[in-house]
Amino acid sequence: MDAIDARLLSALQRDGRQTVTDLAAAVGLSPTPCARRLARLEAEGVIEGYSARVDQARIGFPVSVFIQVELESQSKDAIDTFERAVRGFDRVMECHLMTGTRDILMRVVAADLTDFDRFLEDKLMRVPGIRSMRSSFALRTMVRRQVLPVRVSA
Amino acid sequence: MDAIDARLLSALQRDGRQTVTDLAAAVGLSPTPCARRLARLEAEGVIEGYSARVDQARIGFPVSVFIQVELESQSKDAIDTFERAVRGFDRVMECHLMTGTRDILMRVVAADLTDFDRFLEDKLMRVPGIRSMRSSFALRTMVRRQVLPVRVSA
DNA sequence: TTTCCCCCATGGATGCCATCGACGCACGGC
DNA sequence: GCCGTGCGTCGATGGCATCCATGGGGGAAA
Repeated sequence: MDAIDARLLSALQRDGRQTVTDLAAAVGLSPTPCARRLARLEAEGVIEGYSARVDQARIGFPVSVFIQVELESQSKDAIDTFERAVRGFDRVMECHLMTGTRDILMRVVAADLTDFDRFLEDKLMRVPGIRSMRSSFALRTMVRRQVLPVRVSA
Repeated sequence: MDAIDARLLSALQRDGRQTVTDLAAAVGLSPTPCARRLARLEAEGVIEGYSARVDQARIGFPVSVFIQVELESQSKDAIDTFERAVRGFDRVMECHLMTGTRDILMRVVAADLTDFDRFLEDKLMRVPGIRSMRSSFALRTMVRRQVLPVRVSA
């Protein structure tokens, strides 16, 4: 993981469909060693994959809601049960186990308030072991960054 | 935006580097109309771009922190000032203006607690207009979904 | 029902590009 | 001074995107 790898990863986060030829020019290598590095980063799992970025609002989900969930118990069982349930909800885009008393933070997408309410009542509130919940709506997204800063560790 | 577009978007969110040939097979079209649809979705902005997914931990940022920030004023000026500052911080991966009294929620990445503390002291706490802040650490990410559910609107 | 239009499938030509193998070279460690 | 590592270059090959043209089918409107 050197400076060239860092440039490679930055370039690929900005545009994941660049050809090896273009990438090579962007990072200052010739195509062959650039392809070698790329293959290595993929094989090592540093690059997990490639995705299209889709405009959430344009496909019917203009609303992002953050939900803080407190479980009745912090036991492994309780957390596992919750985790399994949440994996089955395709609107849950991310879900984190957090420090502090409010144990869980997740982001779900919704079409509108009614749609979100339906999700809450039909899905989330039926998961056992929830002590309390609190929802906040994202009115506007100020920043959404695709490119992680890359630290050069070697 | 029909069922074929929906399948196309799902497939591309799972793997953004699929060839048009493979995509066509996946959605049940021949390559030519598949490429046409793809070009249309890109031109219309439904597809915003393509990214490599990089393992955050492997490039030196194993820690995600969610910070709730309350501003002293909710005026447009205050928010603009904050937004401009935050755009300049490359560790801020997302930042949302929220409903409720805690106005802002953001996710920042960090190498470790010391590194995060440095970010707080040197960067975030120097932004004017902040009334209060509260940080929570993500101990573990239970779910991170790449693929938005796609609603068929026509 | 008929007509029209939109969208599809097919096929061919072209040119770019990824991939692989091989070879030589420079740099740094031992 | 030797050796390993990583880069550059070259050439060959195959796959694929991209464009073109043509033909067919099904749904909507007249």
